[in-house]
Amino acid sequence: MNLFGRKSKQPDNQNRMNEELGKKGLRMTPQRLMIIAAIEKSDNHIGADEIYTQVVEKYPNVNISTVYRTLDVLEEMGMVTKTDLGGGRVQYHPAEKGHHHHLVCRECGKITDLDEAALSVLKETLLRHYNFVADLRHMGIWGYCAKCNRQVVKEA
Amino acid sequence: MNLFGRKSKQPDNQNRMNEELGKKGLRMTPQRLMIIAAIEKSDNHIGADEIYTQVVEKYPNVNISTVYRTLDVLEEMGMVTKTDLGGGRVQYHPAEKGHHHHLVCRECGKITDLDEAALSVLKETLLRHYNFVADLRHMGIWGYCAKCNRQVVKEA
DNA sequence: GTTGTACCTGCAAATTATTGCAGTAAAAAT
DNA sequence: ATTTTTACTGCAATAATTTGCAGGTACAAC
Repeated sequence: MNLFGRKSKQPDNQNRMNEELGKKGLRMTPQRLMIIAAIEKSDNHIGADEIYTQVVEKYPNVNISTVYRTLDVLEEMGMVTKTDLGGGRVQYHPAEKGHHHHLVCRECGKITDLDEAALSVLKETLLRHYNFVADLRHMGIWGYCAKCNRQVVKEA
Repeated sequence: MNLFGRKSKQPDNQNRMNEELGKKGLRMTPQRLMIIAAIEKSDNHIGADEIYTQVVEKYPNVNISTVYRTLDVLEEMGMVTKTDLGGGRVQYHPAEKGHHHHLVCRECGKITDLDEAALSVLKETLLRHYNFVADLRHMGIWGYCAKCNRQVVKEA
């Protein structure tokens, strides 16, 4: 199947994605294309279920397990990040749309956004001391916000 | 039901736990007692399933949902930490047995231990700049170990 | 173009974790 | 002691995610 029509019709993203996949012997498929599109379209975070819902609208045959499998592939490729922000569903985010983090309050669930820079020191340290390339592009850090702040974690 | 026999028979941990529970209007029950014991007994990490298996041996009536609910209570009280170290099951760890962290390699699954101090700077920063009390007692940080290090995360 | 290999997907089943509900029991109030 | 309130648990149902398998398809080698 020709996924892109004539040449030069595909956006840059798909081009790059296509190459990345090729490098690893993986293929671009209609399913993957549509799943990627759904993630890209969401400006912010999106859950597996929402992706599935969107894709199914146009291509009712796709299975939810394909969505999960694709998300795994994309995460392994570094194209999307996967973050637990509470609410029972893991959230996905396009990696090239900026790196940022979230402080999640265990008590009230409030989510505060955090700039990427906050974790760059840690990333540096881990790299220098442990030779470990930490994937700190999109973290959910749990704890207690100013309002709910309790003494539970005082000994940490 | 008398959970402890005569006075002064219970270990300090249970004593403290009992008080902590009381403070919040919660109760110490046989189920909770046994679940706590299972966690304490494990020197390292333990999963919900293992806890359940251990408890069921002596008290076949307990239900796995009670285990999960108890773990939630204990986590909220700050008595245990909950960490995803891969392998499909979340791991629990007694909080008072020392705080530490783990670098988890996405590629080979290798887990490198990390001292608590590595994250204390971050904790300080979050507290000072955001008034957020981050629970950084037992983190699983994902990425690539020296051996598997790839270029995927280079732009992070 | 046939063959071989590796990948991809839908389906169903299995795993892990959570939630609603109803019955029971403990603690507090009367 | 009785009533009232609140908490706890087992059970069953649900939700989120993963895995095994079998059929299908792309791609390279011959």
